[in-house]
Amino acid sequence: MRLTTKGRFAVTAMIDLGMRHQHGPVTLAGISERQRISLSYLEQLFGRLRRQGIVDSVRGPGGGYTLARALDDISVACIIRAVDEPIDATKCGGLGNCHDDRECMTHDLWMGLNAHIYQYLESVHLGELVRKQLKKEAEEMQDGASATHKRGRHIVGSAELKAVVHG
Amino acid sequence: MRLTTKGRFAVTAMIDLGMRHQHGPVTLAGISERQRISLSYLEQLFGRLRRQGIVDSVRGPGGGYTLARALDDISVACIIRAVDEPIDATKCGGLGNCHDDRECMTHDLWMGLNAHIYQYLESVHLGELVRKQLKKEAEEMQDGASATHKRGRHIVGSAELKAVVHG
DNA sequence: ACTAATCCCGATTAAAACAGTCAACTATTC
DNA sequence: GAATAGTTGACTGTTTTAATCGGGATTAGT
Repeated sequence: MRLTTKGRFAVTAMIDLGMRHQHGPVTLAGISERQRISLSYLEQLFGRLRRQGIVDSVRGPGGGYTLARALDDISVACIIRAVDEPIDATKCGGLGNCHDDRECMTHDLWMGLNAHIYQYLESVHLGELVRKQLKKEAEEMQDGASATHKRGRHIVGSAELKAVVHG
Repeated sequence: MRLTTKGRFAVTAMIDLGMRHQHGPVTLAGISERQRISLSYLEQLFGRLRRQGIVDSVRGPGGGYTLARALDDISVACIIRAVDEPIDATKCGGLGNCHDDRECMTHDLWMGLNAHIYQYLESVHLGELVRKQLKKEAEEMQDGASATHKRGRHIVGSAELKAVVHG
């Protein structure tokens, strides 16, 4: 298992998709704009997601991507697994280029650790993430007046943070 | 949080160190040979580990590295954190280059996930790994005759596995 | 039939990270 | 003072990331 920003992009994009898939296919162009991820990069990622049977595609105008399975049937682990290379994880790929017992010993340990992380990510499903996010957005709606107002507040907040960090 | 082979190397090396630190300083040359990790790469990794206060160094003949803290006071997370770059994790580094609320939303989610993984790695301590490994080695000692014998068996096992995988 | 929207695919690239190397240096022990 | 071992910084080759480009193929709407 490997955890990089690549996987994060994929999960982010999938959350975006999960949040609107009920209104029909979601275009990569839309995700790209909302999440600020390069369209072509998304194409690469979704190519893999599609081949792994996580999303379905609809071509032509009005097309886009839809979820191939239920929201709660898609784990974070399977998203990451789909976009990251064939999880080699060990140096010798289980084939035993290990020079002797020593090496095998240590990566056994490591793989145990890996399995645990993996298991956790397997237990987190897209549905939870999407629901959490929708709830959060709803709260923000009630909370502070118009969208313009919210954005204004947000920028001020960032500026303050910057000031603190940079001295 | 990022999980790569770099972190694995560091954890592996630390287990090796943990297994022999009671007999005095352990040299990188020794770790390098036993774990088949390039000496110079280890130098880089241990430079960081030392600066993070995870290991201490002893110079001169008979020198090497020792643990700066107790075995059970060193978590896997802190090892990985030490060798991996300043865990930026988010695109905007918390400083809010985020273009608007949307982006911040998604990486909040991701960071929650991250925190969880992190928390798990924080809960696994070097002590457990070292003890587990020592126990395993002891079992192997009893189990199968001489070291040469064991090595022989291991190689045969690898050959069989290869045969299965390749055809 | 035409056009525009959309997915699909491969080649290419720039920059970063990974993994390793090298050389010169300092501190310590014998 | 010679040998051992850590310390440091610069450097290199490869892989991965992230993005770009240029073209397809498919389909809805007109």
